[in-house]
Amino acid sequence: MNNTKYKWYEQTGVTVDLSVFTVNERQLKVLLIKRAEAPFSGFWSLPGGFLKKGESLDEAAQRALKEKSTVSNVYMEQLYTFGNPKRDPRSRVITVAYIALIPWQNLPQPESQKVSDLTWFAVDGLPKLAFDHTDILEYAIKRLRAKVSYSNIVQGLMPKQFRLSELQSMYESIINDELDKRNFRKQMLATGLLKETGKKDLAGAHRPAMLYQFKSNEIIFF
Amino acid sequence: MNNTKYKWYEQTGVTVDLSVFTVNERQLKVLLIKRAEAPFSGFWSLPGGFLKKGESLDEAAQRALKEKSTVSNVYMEQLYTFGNPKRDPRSRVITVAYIALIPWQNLPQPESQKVSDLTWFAVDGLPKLAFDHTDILEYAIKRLRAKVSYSNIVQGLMPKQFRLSELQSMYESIINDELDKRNFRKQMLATGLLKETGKKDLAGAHRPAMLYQFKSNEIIFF
DNA sequence: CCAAAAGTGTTATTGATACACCCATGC
DNA sequence: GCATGGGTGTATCAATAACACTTTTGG
Repeated sequence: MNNTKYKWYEQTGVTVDLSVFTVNERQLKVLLIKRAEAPFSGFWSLPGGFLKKGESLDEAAQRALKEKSTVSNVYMEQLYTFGNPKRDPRSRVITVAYIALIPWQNLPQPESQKVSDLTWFAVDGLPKLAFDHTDILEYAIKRLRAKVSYSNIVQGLMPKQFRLSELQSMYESIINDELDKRNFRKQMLATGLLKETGKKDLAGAHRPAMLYQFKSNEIIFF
Repeated sequence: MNNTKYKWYEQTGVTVDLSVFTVNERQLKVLLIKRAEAPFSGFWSLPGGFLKKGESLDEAAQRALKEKSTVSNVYMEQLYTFGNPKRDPRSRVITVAYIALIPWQNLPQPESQKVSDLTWFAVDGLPKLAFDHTDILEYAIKRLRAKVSYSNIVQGLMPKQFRLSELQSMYESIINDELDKRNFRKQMLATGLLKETGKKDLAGAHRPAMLYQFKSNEIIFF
């Protein structure tokens, strides 16, 4: 018992926690998981898990996402490391927070309304979260919103091919503001990051739109 | 022995490592410490240390700096967390990297040329470093250089009062490029972050310059 | 032929850049 | 009186922001 206690104090647990974002119905949404066990049993929380031996932090983050959500190989970046000594009531655990982005179209349908222990929440209707996850998520949202304006990070949320109006809608959904259509198109095409696919989207009931795609997967800064 | 080995694998060590910057003689310099023990005995490394119980990451970083360098209460921000499983040959250790900024004037003089186990290196003349510290430092320099252009982070490197020409020199030393004097002054004064002290610097052999200071300690983004 | 989204240019404003001379002081 | 760094304004260029109508298709 003494020995256990000794190890308890000396040992620092390391987890990764993910703020997984998608956009659907013009709303920025985040994936939350309902905790079944104490502490914070019944609370919603960010998906995550402990770092395993031989695994890099990025690998741990990718694994944690795969375990929870059937999708993998998504855009991911490290956000910040949270290490308040009281953040986990059980023992000392620091967590390396990540942001992950998933195009809604890549998710297995139906991601329907049926309530389960794993759900997408719109970021402006969040419940109280377990641990310090509210702080982490708030920081993640802030970072995502900021980064949208000086990088092409939205790429992580778009399907392979898309209409320019869909791309604009993506920006608008994230920053929660409207953009001028003509200026938006001018600027986007001026970046040189997009290419026409030659195809047209015949799905709508009206004039078909040209479909575009990104020339490369790279996330770059303006 | 088995028990030790078991703990060895399960346990993840957590350290903080600091890229401590200052500017002197128009050169960006970083504080390095020569390792006395294996591994990497005799190699230069970033100052740092293990996270202690009850201590936040920020506190650990402040403490590590104070232990090594007589200065404390400096500007500091978390940079990134490095967790490659092979980065420490002894055991699993992840490190939370920080950037710290210290005005040269706040350092105990003489920080003279005498070689010791703790020295300031110009960032364009760095030796091979221990562990993955070369990667960490490279990333820190990149971040510092970028951040200079969209924030008032240089504040962390300036003395309380300074001439505008000294401030300009600070920018130039970090980004390694020259700036136009008139545009620089115009822009700096336009930020509204500076105030005249009313004093003049009579130290130089020539026309005395007005001394300025920052209105607040806040680091803000443009 | 009507509804709905696609597509397209110009002007005004703002911010960024380039550039050269006089001033105040110490020696 | 000269050497040294301090201090100042304008003109050009580039980027951003504001703004409305025509086109193409399905039904």
